[in-house]
Amino acid sequence: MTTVRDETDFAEPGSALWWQERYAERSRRRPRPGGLTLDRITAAALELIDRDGTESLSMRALGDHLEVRHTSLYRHVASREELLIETVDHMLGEIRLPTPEGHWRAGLEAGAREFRRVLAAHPAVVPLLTTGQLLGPHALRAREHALGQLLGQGWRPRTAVHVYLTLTHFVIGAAVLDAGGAARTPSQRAAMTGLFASLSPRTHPFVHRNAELLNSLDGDEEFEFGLGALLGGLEPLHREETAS
Amino acid sequence: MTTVRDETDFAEPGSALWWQERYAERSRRRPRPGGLTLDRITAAALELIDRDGTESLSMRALGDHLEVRHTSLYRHVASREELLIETVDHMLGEIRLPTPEGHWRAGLEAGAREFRRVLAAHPAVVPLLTTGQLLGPHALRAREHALGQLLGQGWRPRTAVHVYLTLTHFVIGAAVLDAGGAARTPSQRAAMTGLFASLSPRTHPFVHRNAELLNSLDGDEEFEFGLGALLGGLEPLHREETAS
DNA sequence: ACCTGAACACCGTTCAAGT
DNA sequence: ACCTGAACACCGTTCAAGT
Repeated sequence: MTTVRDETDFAEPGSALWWQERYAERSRRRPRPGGLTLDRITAAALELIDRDGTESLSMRALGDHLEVRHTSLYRHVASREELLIETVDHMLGEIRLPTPEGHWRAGLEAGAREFRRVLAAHPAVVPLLTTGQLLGPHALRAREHALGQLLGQGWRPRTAVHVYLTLTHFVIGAAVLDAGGAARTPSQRAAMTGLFASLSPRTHPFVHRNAELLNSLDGDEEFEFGLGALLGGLEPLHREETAS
Repeated sequence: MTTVRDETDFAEPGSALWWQERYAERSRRRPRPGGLTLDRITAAALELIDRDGTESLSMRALGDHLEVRHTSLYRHVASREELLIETVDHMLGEIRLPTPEGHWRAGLEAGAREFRRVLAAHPAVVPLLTTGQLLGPHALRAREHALGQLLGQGWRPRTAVHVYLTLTHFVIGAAVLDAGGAARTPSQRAAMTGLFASLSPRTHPFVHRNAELLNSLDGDEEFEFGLGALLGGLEPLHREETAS
């Protein structure tokens, strides 16, 4: 899986080379009516992951859900790992590309919030974002859209790529922490306050004293704070770029 | 695993309640000389995950590595899931807490870079950050440290928590994309440029035209760009807070 | 309290055989 | 080209038994 390769890494699943082969193969397929397709498979996988978690997604369970023998799936994906990579891209297909209008900040905010919305709808998929590079058809569609929007707003190409990646980093990071259980029920909040309060004020004075506060923050509020800071920091850069 | 619970979620692994129970149990243990300890177990798990990936970390392989029967591990962790959660916290123990000095920005930069350094040293662990909430002993130690530093710099408690979480989001998000394979060998870079260039200029004009550029960016450079933007956006906030 | 050995139910993947 | 059935090696977890 994550073994180190030198040069001859031949189409490691999730790599650029692998995706390119995949694009080629996609157009070669000739599905039978009523038969399996990659899209049907990844849609079902996403559904099962949402419901029962990634650990519970076995090839057998997925086969049952699709009413085929589990070995038939290997006609469409070479391994469970490939299945998960394709499922991530399937999820990215749910991103509704916002039409760019108004101030440049508004466009970026809309894009970031929309990406966040999709990730929040599939928290169990978030850890899988590391499984492969985001180079599937839906990922590239989003990248193309964002890049076009940024260039249209006057960013230089190099900075546009930076801005796109920085915002992506931030949204994904927020989703990782949220997926870890930050979306809390009242009883979970109480447990967390209890944990902080139970720490010794000698070893953990600040966490101990701010136990309530640390727990009162809402994930969306936190997200908006960070997004605001990030866009605020980009403002002078945008002025520079569009002035020249 | 990720099933929905209502209220009676009794110590779900990784939850605040679970961690609190774990803290209590930790002090109850009385290890035999030369016997297993949680720390020895998580150290070995981290080593194996670094080397072979998380998928390859089986309880049996870990047992072999520690020269015990794999069933002995269940005396210290109730499941593989708990093992992974504890291993994440073990990794966070590698964070060297920077001593705060100089400008407030310098302190935050040092903290973010140090966190990034540790995550980059263990890319295979990054996806596991979602497995539990970051409430283990080493996570809390880092949180305590950061909070103390921010409060000492004049941030109000509420904003301090926001700032801490925002920076954490950003570092983790960058690590997620890096772990996905952004750390590229020359041949992988070439493959990626090839993929972008192979896209139709009709459907993907911007990605197609900027194929070279999209690939020339270095992960560290990208990280510093985003970090700079973020801290730049915090600057006016810090002025406000310390002025009042 | 800690470690062992045997056992159970389950899983990813392969491959020869069918249409 | 696509799907099936049987098989292989492996895995997480439990539990009664030992020290």
